[in-house]
Amino acid sequence: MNFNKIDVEKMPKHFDSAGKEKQWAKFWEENNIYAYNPAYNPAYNPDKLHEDTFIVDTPPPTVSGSLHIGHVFSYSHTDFIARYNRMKGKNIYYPMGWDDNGLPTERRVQNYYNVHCDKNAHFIENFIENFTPDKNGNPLNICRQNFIELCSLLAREDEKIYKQLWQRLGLSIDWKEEYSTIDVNSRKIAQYSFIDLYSKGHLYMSNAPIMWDVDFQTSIAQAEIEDRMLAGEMFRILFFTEALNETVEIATTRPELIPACVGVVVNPSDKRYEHLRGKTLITPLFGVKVPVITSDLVDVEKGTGIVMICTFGDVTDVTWWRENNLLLRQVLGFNGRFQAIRFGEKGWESIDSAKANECYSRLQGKTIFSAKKEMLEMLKSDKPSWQHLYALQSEPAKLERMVKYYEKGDKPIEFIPSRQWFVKILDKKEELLQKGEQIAWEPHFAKIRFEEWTKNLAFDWNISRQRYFGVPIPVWYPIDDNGAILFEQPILPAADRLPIDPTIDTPAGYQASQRDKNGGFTSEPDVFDTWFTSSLTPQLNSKWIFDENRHKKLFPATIRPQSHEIIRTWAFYTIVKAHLHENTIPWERVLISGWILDPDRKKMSKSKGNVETPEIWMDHYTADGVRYWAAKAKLGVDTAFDINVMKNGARLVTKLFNAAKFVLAHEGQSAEIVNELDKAFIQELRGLVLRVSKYLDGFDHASALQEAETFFWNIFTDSYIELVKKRAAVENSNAQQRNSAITTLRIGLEVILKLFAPFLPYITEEIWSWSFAAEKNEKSIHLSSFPTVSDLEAIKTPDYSQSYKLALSLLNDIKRYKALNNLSYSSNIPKINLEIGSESLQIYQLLQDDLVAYGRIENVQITDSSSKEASFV
RNA sequence: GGGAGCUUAGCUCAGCUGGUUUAGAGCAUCUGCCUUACAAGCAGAGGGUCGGGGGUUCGAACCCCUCAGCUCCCACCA
Repeated sequence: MNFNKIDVEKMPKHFDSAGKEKQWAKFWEENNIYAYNPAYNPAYNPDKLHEDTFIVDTPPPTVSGSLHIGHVFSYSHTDFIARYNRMKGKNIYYPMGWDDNGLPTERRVQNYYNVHCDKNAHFIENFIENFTPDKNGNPLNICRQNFIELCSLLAREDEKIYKQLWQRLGLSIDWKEEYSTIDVNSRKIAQYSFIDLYSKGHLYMSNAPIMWDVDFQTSIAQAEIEDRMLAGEMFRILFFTEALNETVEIATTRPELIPACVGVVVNPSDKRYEHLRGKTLITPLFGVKVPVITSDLVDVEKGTGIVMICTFGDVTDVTWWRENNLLLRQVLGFNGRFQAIRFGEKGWESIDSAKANECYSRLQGKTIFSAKKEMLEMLKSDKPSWQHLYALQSEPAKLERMVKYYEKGDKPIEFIPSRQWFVKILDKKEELLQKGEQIAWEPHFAKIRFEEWTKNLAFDWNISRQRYFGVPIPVWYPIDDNGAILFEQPILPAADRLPIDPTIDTPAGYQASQRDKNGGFTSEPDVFDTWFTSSLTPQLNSKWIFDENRHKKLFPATIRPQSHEIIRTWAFYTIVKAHLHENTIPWERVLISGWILDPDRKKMSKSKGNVETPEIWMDHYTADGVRYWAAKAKLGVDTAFDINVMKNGARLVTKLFNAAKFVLAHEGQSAEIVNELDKAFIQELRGLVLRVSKYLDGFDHASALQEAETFFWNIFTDSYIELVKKRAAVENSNAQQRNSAITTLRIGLEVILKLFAPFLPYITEEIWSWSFAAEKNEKSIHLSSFPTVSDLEAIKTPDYSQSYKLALSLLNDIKRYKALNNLSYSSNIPKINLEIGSESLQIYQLLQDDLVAYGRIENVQITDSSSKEASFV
């Protein structure tokens, strides 16, 4: 066979990365290069899952503005794995989802369009069509439904931009398998998940103190909490004994909650307060009698060793309140302001109601911040007639303390009793840990994180959110004839009605007119926590009960790539769901990418303002160059952002471009490989293929790339090509030797291209198209098969490793000789001595022509050396 | 307080279950070479007592102990 020769004269001097990236991205999409084929395996056997299918549970990025270089980093890692397995002949299921429901989108919509969601606003028909945002005036009040329309609109726009970036980066996603976490299928599946969990007894509704964000006015799950260090003050407040003649000093950081005080607690071993146990104390200003209880949770060293229990100051308050059946005195409203209450009424008894109400009136309607100021003022300078001392007499002590925040919020979370749906998980720690055992975690420490989180779970999973842009909880409640809502008798829809919106749809057996009427029904107003939906991504892909055949093929998934900070959320909840629904694992393997750190070794994130825009780096260093940078980092390892690595990637792209031009410009014929050096090179190539495959099979893309790169640079371009240059030249009249070299060069290039293809999809596709595409009858390198050693089986024996070693060593001698003598490489060496043992001499003679031609050596003086090493001196 | 990861050349990192490493790569530095694939290149050179200190071993960057520093997760709100 004659090789197709490329015409170098007609080729551009440099690789036009920007133009070629566009061209090939379009080519891949138009030719369905990355499409999942559901009918791929005719002999499909559900009992032998994943024999030829490789299912990626792609992370759906939050659609709320822009992607940063950290996304590029981790999504590239997934793509290397997908591309490698595609070339290994696997049927790749590699979708892309968009996580568009939830708070980030809501907040962005509010700012972007200057609107505000108001439950009382009326619905506007054809709202979007006629809507022009007024960005300067007061926010426009719109109803939930119109608000959701805007959320979807903006999300779609953001998704387009994200998709462009992913395509430019060359992610081999099947864009026919695109979903969003708010689309019809996702709503169906999330709601079915609820129904299934309910029927299996894993759900309960509870009116209990939950973590609440007063700004967003929604409940928050444990996983969404983060701790922040806050400067605070510790006040010492006087409580009074029942006889009103003695005082007890109680330390608190939250004096504004004194009206919510329901008890006082001391450590049972604390001698100082022995006399108070079982007695009653009276709160300052409000004159409320509260019991003194004991608990081991009290630290005798902290504060005064005596703690006031409020409903609710913190999570231990909740514990004490629950364990001791204390009263509920809720002063804080859902909006974070002090709500209306009356002292003297049931549950609010006071020894001086009039004064208590006078004091409280100064707090009512205030936020926590201003109520605290007001309260301190009163404690210092006001006192009821029964108080013989002001309750606050000392200056506060400054302290730094950790306070719980909603991770997206600006004010500390509060504990407020509210009706919420929960998934029971606290009783399933053991089972969940066992599921963790069945999953392969890469790197291994990710599993330890999962286990630590699971062991330390403190709350069941609160899945209710009091928000708008989310999947509605598919529940109605009957209203009895007296107007009471029967929360304990929820009405759930049948699976075939899904998705529903209970605020619009009517439950079976009712008329729409019965909504919110006595004897009728009312709807659950809340939506799901976004994790409730995103914990179902494997099922969103497989369609679950809505397409059972597909579900059998696509569930569980093969890999779940993600980053480590969401092990406790996304990974954890996904494991919870698969366990509770089908008693299985959601995927075989979790792959964790590290973080990108800025040069100060802080995590790069938008809020810290140190994020680099990915497009800029692709403009500068090509998409392949950016991917190269990502590929240099092992899974799980945090990496500093370093443009020098991208620069190096771009350098590799250029080198490939030039080396390929050189190799493919040689005219010649496919021929038997007869030359010793060529055979030795092929054997080296075999070793390379083995090593790269081994690393990629073990999800170590960094080492795989390193191997390929070192080989390409050191063995291929700087050694083999240099040595055979003369022999492969058209001037060489020995056709057998020339064709042997040209054939070997082509094999080398083809194998190397394929090894690089998962990492550098653009440059490898470009080179592939020059002549291999036609020769091999495969239009895309990404559809070609990954090299195996058996492809190179012909050159297996005898062992040529000594030959290549000798060639390399002598080549380096020549280079060093010229470098040390400041000789130009085009200069001739009139005479050189070769010291060589008799064993090597035979091999040398087979290599001599190439070596002598490379070094332009006119005369070699051979000296017998007793040492085994051979060298030019 | 509990858990995890990290500390190797000026910088970014390899070195995985101790012995082809008298410690490697790329970048950066210095020196030489326009060699018709590539100066967006090639070659050569310098540079590290592997965070400190102990120990185990014939042998330790690697295993154990200890100290120090950095990062993250969880707990700690009186």
